[in-house]
Amino acid sequence: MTAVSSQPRACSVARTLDIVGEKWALLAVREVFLGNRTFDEMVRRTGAPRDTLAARLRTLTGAGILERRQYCEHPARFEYHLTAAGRDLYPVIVTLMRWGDRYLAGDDGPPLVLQHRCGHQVLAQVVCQACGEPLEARDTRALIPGG
Amino acid sequence: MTAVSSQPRACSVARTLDIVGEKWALLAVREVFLGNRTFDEMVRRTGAPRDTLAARLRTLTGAGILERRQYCEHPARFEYHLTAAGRDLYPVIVTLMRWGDRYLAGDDGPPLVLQHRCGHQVLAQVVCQACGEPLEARDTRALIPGG
DNA sequence: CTAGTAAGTCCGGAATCTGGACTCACCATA
DNA sequence: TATGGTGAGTCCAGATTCCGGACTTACTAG
Repeated sequence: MTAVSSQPRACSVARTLDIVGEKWALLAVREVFLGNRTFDEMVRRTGAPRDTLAARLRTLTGAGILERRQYCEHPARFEYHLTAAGRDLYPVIVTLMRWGDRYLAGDDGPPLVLQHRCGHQVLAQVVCQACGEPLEARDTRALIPGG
Repeated sequence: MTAVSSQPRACSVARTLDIVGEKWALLAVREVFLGNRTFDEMVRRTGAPRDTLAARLRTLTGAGILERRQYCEHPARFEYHLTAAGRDLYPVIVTLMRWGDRYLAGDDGPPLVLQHRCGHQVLAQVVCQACGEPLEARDTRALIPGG
């Protein structure tokens, strides 16, 4: 069988977006990063329809990104916490944020600034872990393992 | 006026996702990064419905992320190219890819590997541009400018 | 003359998203 | 004791999007 080559590409970007690319999903995760862990708080901060947010939180907990913890029995109250996998989404969120800061911020500048413990404003930079150089598309080449 | 605080958060992540967070948008951008610039090629590689892809390409060119260039007059043929803003989405794509490689790759490992010109496999790492330390959520603090 | 490619558009049905109302359980306050 | 508020959802009907597939137009290759 010669390769069909017309199959959609198997790709980690696509797989990741299947989980995290639905509307409101990453904004829910953003809120948890910012410390807003309860359902109602997330509704307020994101503006997502309650229905949709509930569905996203189910997907995200199902995918092992968030964990739903009960912190009060009567009445039942829950908090969402990041798992290790969820914390590893931080790079995705800060790179999205940086792009928006650069290309979509108005005259007022970015609406939210992160401060690093080093004292400076966080400017997320993506580097090659091996050599430490900033990553740019033109410096990379795609290989298909076993292809 | 005491803050209403119930407005959805003004946020660069949200703004960016408004453009780039629709289904198939980032996969179209991924294909352009991989050198597949024509409409039909993108349809084949992403698996997106032609209709939807056409809409996304309009959004992306409208947002200044892609540029539509005619490379043949008769018959009319077009290629999509990244603008500077589009190239700056590379960090978003490689961080998504890295997350997927880590959490969603099967036994076969990642379906696509990027090689850096330094010779190593690209492992995207996000660092604080100021101090060079790898970025983690717990090392950062959110501030609302003028808030 | 038939096939194939490129770049879409058009269509009707399916799936999702949306805002708003509603529920249930509890607490506070007057 | 009635009123209102919070938290965590669910339910619904209507609007919007998404989907696959067929179709179009303009050309080239055999």
